Amino acid sequence: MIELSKAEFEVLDALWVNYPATASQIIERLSDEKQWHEKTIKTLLGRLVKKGALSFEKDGRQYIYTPCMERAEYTLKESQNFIERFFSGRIAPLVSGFAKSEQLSQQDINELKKVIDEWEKQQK
Amino acid sequence: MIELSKAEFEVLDALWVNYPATASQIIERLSDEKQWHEKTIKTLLGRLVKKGALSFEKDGRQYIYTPCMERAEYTLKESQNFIERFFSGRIAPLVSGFAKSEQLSQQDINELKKVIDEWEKQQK
DNA sequence: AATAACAGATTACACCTGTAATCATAATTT
DNA sequence: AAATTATGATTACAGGTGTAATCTGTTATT
Repeated sequence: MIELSKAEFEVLDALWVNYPATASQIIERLSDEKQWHEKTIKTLLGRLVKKGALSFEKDGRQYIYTPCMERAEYTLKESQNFIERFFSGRIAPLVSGFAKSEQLSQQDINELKKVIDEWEKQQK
Repeated sequence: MIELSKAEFEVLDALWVNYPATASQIIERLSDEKQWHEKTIKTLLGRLVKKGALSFEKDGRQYIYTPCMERAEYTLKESQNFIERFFSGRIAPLVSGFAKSEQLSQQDINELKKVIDEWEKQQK
């Protein structure tokens, strides 16, 4: 699995919002949430390319970046990894921990039920 | 939140199995799963103390370590953090990602239903 | 044409991490 | 008593990370 740092992920996440995109577009998107210097973001873009998380095409002087994987694919792998490390690979204990500490809202519950329903339909 | 590295967490996890415990007990427990040198584990214990994740009492020449928090407490915080970073704080999308990629077993579903049931009882 | 502005590339640098080795000291063994 | 062993403390060292600054070359402006 490609290992991304927190900061790298946030840059990639800004690209997932809409791609392909240039560095300046990504910098623009991040300017609201982050106090990162433009140079910082460019460094991170370079590292993402080096790690194989992004590819780019040249357009004159600029690069136009595209993610090498989908967000859902990446977050799924991270989730599996996380759940493996902290909960021996089982998902219910994570949800249970949230429930016990009152972190679940009615909306969360409804959404979870829906996921379960769909899973069961899928199994016919 | 106290930030622990992967290796630090694994040492702490070995302590959570049963505590308080000495360094050599922890080393013993980890010897099955990990090929870590004794010195490595002691370094990690030192870092855990420095980060405030462990405390210790002296017993002659040895230290007897105790975690400063419970496992459930730590994993809950890590989970919240994780879900915030990757799923904007909502838990269902994580579970949904698992479902869509066929990562859920009937057992997982049963456990999840149970968690939901209990949550609903709790709300009366 | 000279200069300023902007692109990516390279370099910087302190702190974190993984993974120990060495040091100082006390206890145990010979 | 001397030597070995075991404990924690200190030091090591390369690679990753956050956070840029500087360099180099091109395009746009004056």
